[in-house]
Amino acid sequence: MHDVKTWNQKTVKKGNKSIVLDKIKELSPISRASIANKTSLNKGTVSSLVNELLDEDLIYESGPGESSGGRRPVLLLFNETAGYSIGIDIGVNYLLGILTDLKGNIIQEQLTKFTNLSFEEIRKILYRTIDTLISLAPPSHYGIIGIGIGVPGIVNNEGEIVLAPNLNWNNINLHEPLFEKYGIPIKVENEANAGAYGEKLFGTGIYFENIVYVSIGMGIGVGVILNNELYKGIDGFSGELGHMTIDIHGENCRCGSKGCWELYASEQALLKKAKQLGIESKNQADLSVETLISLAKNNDEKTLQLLKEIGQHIGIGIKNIFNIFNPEQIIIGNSISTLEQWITPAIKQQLINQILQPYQDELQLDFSTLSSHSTALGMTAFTTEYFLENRLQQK
Amino acid sequence: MHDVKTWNQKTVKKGNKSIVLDKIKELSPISRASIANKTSLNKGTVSSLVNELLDEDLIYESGPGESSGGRRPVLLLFNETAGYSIGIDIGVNYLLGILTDLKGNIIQEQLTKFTNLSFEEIRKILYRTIDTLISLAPPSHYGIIGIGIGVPGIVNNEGEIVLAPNLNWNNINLHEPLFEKYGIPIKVENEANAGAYGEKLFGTGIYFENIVYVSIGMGIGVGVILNNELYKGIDGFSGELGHMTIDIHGENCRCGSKGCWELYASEQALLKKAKQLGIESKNQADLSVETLISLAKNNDEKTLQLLKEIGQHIGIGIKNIFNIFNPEQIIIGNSISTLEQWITPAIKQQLINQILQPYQDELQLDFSTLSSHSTALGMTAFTTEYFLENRLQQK
DNA sequence: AAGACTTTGTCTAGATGATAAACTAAGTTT
DNA sequence: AAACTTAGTTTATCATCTAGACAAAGTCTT
Repeated sequence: MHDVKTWNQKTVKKGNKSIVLDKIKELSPISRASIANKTSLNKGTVSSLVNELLDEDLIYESGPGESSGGRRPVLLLFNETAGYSIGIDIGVNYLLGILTDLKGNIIQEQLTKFTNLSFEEIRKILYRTIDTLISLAPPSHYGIIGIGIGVPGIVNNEGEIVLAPNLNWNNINLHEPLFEKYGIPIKVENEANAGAYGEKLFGTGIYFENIVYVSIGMGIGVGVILNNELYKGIDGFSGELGHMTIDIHGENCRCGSKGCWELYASEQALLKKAKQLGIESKNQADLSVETLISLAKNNDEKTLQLLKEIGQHIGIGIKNIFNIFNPEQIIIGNSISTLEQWITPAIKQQLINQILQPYQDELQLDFSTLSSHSTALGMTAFTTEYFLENRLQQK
Repeated sequence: MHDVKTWNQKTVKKGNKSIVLDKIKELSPISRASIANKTSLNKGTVSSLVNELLDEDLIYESGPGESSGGRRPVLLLFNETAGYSIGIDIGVNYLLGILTDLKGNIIQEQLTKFTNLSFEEIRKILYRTIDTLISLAPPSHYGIIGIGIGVPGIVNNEGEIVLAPNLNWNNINLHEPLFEKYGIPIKVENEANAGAYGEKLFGTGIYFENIVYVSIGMGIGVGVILNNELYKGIDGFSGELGHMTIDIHGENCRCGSKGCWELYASEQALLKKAKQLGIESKNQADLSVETLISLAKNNDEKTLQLLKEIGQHIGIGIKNIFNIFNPEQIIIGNSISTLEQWITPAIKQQLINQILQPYQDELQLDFSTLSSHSTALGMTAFTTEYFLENRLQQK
């Protein structure tokens, strides 16, 4: 019988202030009068809220704009340099850290590649990356407003990493030590959830409200945005769509089930199958996605056939996702998206005639446009949003 | 660039009034003081809101309660007879209509069974049922406050039935003619969505906030409740989880795809397979679920084996749903639930060892407890909720 | 049985914040 | 230059919540 959130004047003010700030972010440069117009808030209300936002340094006034037959408007802009946010993307063989302003512009970037490191070693890289980014941040009113970390695994609602199989991590709490060390808000989230949010805010998902982001890397993770908000299951599940059965008579998966999607449509599946087919890299190096790209560019028959097959398997899962969530848009991201041009035809072929007629045209299928930054950008967005929400609440 | 909803005093009042009413519904009989306590609203605020609710006849005062060392409290109760709601469940071979009070108690019930009727004929039954229920409703302050209709098909957000394959309906608008005839709010919704809502409010889903309701009848439909709210895709999809591929090499489905879940785990699949196995009804009648039940009760080997197989196939889909939505609870409803005792072991067997270890214990799997009333009850709940929301908004 | 608590519910004054309308500022049009 | 327009501020009013006083109606202690 938890307490319900009641409503009072503070709620109202916070809500309206947030609306005003959002409009400035969305339509800047914009005048007070124009905000009042577009939000249906009273001119006086807008004026007083704007003045508070000015005091808090979250927005600033630029020179006067063009007159439209009367007094010239004072233009308002979002002060994206009032603070900076750090976003980290921990992958299986890399750690990417970025520093962004409040608008999500990337100011600094630190990429470390590695293979087969222990948690302790990755932790050191993480701390080093954060320290470097902090030292590189320009001076600002609010400083570093938070650190967000995306990981390929299951993160519960308390921010604990319950399970990250591809990293061999179990029950790891990054939140606590980081908060103790840096004393600013820390947010840990599943990589696909963050990627979905990144694409929604800064990438190809910008015009859609219901998006499923399919992160296909070593494994398959899925981030779901419903009504502009990230949906997380009761335990913060997300990732486990990779373990959807698509072949009841298929091979065994380490999850205990049979015929999981991940076994047919991930980077892991791609590389395994390539080896089986005898596709080899020219030099001695391990077979990699990059090798396959160069082979595909040379029209290597075996490779093209393999990519077509992988595309078909991806397509089956995409079709399932469409039938399950009926989203406006499905975005394919993570490492597989570099293969876009070779797998797209096969994916589309799977979708044609497999989706109920009335909806064939409505599905928007896109590939990530943020290249490898979706997750890190999503994480900075989480912390930035948290910061702004809390700022507005305070007096 | 649609207008954003702004906040003002009316929002606040409506929100708080709704909180007060909800608490009365939840904990009645309850005193004003106790509401103030449990909601953290001020005593005075509660008093004035309660007085408005009394004026509107939505609640009433009963005699004084027990003293706990001071003045005796005046107990408040929700006035469930202030109005009545009509809920209709249109199935492939039946039409069920119920009349409930505002609390969801069933007052009257009208069931019509049929086979193979045209839209026009079903429409007549629908109108007749509604007219009968209206005439049977007791006199009340607000009268009939709305009509809700659940159908096995895709309903878009405007309430149009885009496609109901098992009924052979296409682009049918029930909303308009009904609203013209009766002049009260009409709500048309997918059968599984309504069922999910019904179970959430009145059935086995009462203690959970994230529920997936799987309606297995002639086809398979799914209703999803996330954070206590019904989630509908952009087009109001819901139902189409039945067309999730679970066997990429499986048989063709009329949806154009292969190996759809529905082909392995629905009532249709059950009856088809039974015929193939030579299971026959004793008398001349068509083979039906009832026949299979009586055979199973007599421990007919073939039948038991068949039910086990169907259970396994249901289990696969359930596992997928768990991995996709990570709900607190999965409820199996509609006609298949009558087979509960024979299919449950096979379903559970599929789930064991197929769900990632940390979450095995957390899944709550239940069968519908409202028997065949989930959908109709969900529909009355939709209209009741709509009515109350609108009442509170008004002065 | 009387006086001292306790609990319920109402009432009043004060605070907050939205709105409408008046007002000031600073432009354009005729 | 006068009339009109648009932008932004100020003021009076209104709605609503809150704290706290107060009245009503009970119980508990001596």
